[in-house]
Amino acid sequence: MILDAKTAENAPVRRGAAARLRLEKAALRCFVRRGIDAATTKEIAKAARMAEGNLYRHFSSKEDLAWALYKDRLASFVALLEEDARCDGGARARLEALLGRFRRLLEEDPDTYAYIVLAQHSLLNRTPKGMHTPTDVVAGILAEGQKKGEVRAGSADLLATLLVGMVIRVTLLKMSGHLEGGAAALERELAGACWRVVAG
Amino acid sequence: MILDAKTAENAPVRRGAAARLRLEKAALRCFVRRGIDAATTKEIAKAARMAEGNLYRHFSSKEDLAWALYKDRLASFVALLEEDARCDGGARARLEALLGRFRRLLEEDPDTYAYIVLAQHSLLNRTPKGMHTPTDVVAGILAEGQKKGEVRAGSADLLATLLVGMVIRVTLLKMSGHLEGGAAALERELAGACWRVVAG
Amino acid sequence: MILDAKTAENAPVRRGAAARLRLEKAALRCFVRRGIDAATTKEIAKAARMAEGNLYRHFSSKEDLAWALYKDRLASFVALLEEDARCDGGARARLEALLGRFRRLLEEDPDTYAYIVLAQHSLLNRTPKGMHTPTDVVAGILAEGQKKGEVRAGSADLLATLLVGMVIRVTLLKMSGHLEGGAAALERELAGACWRVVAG
Amino acid sequence: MILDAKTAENAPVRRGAAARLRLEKAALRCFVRRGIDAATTKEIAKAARMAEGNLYRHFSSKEDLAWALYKDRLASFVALLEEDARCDGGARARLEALLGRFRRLLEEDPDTYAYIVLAQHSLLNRTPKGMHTPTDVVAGILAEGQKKGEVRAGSADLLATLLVGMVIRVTLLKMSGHLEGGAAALERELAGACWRVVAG
DNA sequence: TATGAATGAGTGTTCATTCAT
DNA sequence: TATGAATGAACACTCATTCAT
Repeated sequence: MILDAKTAENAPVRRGAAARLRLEKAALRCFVRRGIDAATTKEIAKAARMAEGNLYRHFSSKEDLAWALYKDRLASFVALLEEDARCDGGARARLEALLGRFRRLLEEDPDTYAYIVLAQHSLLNRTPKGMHTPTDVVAGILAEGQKKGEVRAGSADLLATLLVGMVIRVTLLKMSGHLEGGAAALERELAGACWRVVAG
Repeated sequence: MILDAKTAENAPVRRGAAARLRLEKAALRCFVRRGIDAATTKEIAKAARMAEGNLYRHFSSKEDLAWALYKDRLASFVALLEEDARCDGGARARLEALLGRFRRLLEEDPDTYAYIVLAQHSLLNRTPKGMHTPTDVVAGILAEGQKKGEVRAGSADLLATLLVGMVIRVTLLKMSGHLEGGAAALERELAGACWRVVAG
Repeated sequence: MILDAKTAENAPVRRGAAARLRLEKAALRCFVRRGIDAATTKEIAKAARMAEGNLYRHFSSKEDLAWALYKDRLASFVALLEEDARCDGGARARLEALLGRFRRLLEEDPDTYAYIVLAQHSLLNRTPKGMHTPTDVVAGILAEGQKKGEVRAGSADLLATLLVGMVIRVTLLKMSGHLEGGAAALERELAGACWRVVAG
Repeated sequence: MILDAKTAENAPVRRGAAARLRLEKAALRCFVRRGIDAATTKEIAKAARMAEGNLYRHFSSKEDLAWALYKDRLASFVALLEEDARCDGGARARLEALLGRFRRLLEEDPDTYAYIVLAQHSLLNRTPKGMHTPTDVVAGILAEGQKKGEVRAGSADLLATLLVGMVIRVTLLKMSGHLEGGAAALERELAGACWRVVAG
């Protein structure tokens, strides 16, 4: 599991930590499958094999749980993207590295992927400011590419938004079965399209 | 109001139709501002200046209301897009006509625009099949363009998805204030990017 | 029922008003018998023969219900006391009129009596300020009596507190069965004791 | 601390006894400040600097804790009152000694004072029988005074109730800040009023 | 002995829906 | 047709109590 940052640390915390991990995975799953509002604490607790009340030992409210899940997983993912963004090669290679990271998350932890993308509509709109997003990482790569003349001029933020829009839309439809084609083929197509949009 | 398809037809229905119109607008507004789940029938009825129970004379349930709103407005919008898609000129001109239509809806009826886009996450995933979507219209234009050699080869559905992804993402962030730039400038940028992605 | 001020006014309000009256009586009964905290909304609703949710059509919360009950009933009782306090005769006669009013409430509406007295410990301590209390009425009589030389000098508030303390304690123990003696005899003893405390 | 009767007796019990003492003081404080029902075992345990579960090594339930606190502290206080009641002098002197004891408890251990008085409404009504109360001590003094002709005839229980009613009411309002005047002045007034009520 | 994670019944409250008027 | 009082199942959350460590 890529984004389960908190590994067990020491014995006395162990029991609680394991329960928290179960809880986070169960909540993530419920939120993605039923929507944050529609998922009930009862369902989540049952899926995590714990009593309902115990949920509140780990998170102060359902909203807190939903937000913490979003914030932590997004931050972990963005951290990975930033690492990728520092790879050798030009802007094109870096963008492709990012795309690879998106695909890997989608394959290895689809719940986290879907949650990060979907939660934006109910959470991001109400609470962000100053949080690092995947779009920021893309924009950073593009801005650097513009200096070297690899990337066409224009607002790096807007270009990044265009790329992220394509990526999100394609992966979302892929997940819901509305789009045919293998993951590798889609990734190749996405890479090509992204470069067409931003090539200098 | 562009997408209020059902105008009053004859006298005896008139009053009920007016009430239904008020109800639809109020519900749309509430759903967009608060989310479908969070919006209550009480709020909606109050905004529509009618008693709560009266809502059920027009729709059999809140879910039915949400779905009918989505289906009708999406169908009306798609009908307009299809009209635009039959305009003279090549694929590029047609795509730009579609983009203009998107922008016009966004400006003239932002609630409807937002609802169509946002409702997908809670409604489309659970209920589509055989409905005509904006992506279908775009794909149609692209397929025809491919025949004429204006548009590059590849899955027209995938290409259309890429374009729609860019449009939705940009307009969504524009609506929530996360993206700077005037509407006209954004439309120009979008048009350029779209064409770069699909140009033959 | 002495303190049910709100009588039915007009037809359209009738149904709701009757339900509200049932609710108030049931809540009063539950609060007195079980204590405000221990009484559950479920119990109250059942005793009022209505669904639990309907309670919130009349009061915004259980706390609001408890407070409204206290405030309204206390105000109604104080209004009666103030009327009594304007009777002819000297301070002694007026104090005896008040005592009679206490006894009448205790006999005719013991729930209201007990609630007014008991709620002070959980409600009065947290919310009063500027509310008229029985003690104020007594103090008013004493202050006037002091001007005429019927009542001994000293803080009228303190003297009133002493009298009210005796009355409350005696009636409380009487209600719980810890004190023997008929109501009439107790009233006579109380009247005598009160006068001895304040006589000039 | 006047009423902490149980001092540590021997070494092996010592540590547990200290914890129990902390627990009792913390519980008393919480019960008085928040009310018995509203105070949570979590709060109490935290205030006593012990784990929540450990509370159950000392008391079998929260109710048991509340009751034990009431019973023990009341008994200790009554024992002191009985000692005072055996002092030399007539009924008046003895009553004044009792009043002094009330005042001393109020000043030196206001939590205990408030708890004894307040707990009656939630505990005494449900559980007394055969417990010695302050009223009993007062009644004893009055009965003896009646034999000597110092105290007027009548039910000693009723007279004692009247006195206790005055004392409780005055001190309660004093504690909640609803009554002005210094403690010494109030005690003098109380003493005067008590004697007026019972003087032969 | 002491801890605090875990439990689960129960709380006050909400809300989509029904129905008498 | 329209109203809004009434319903009751469900909800998020609390908390006294238990128990493995």
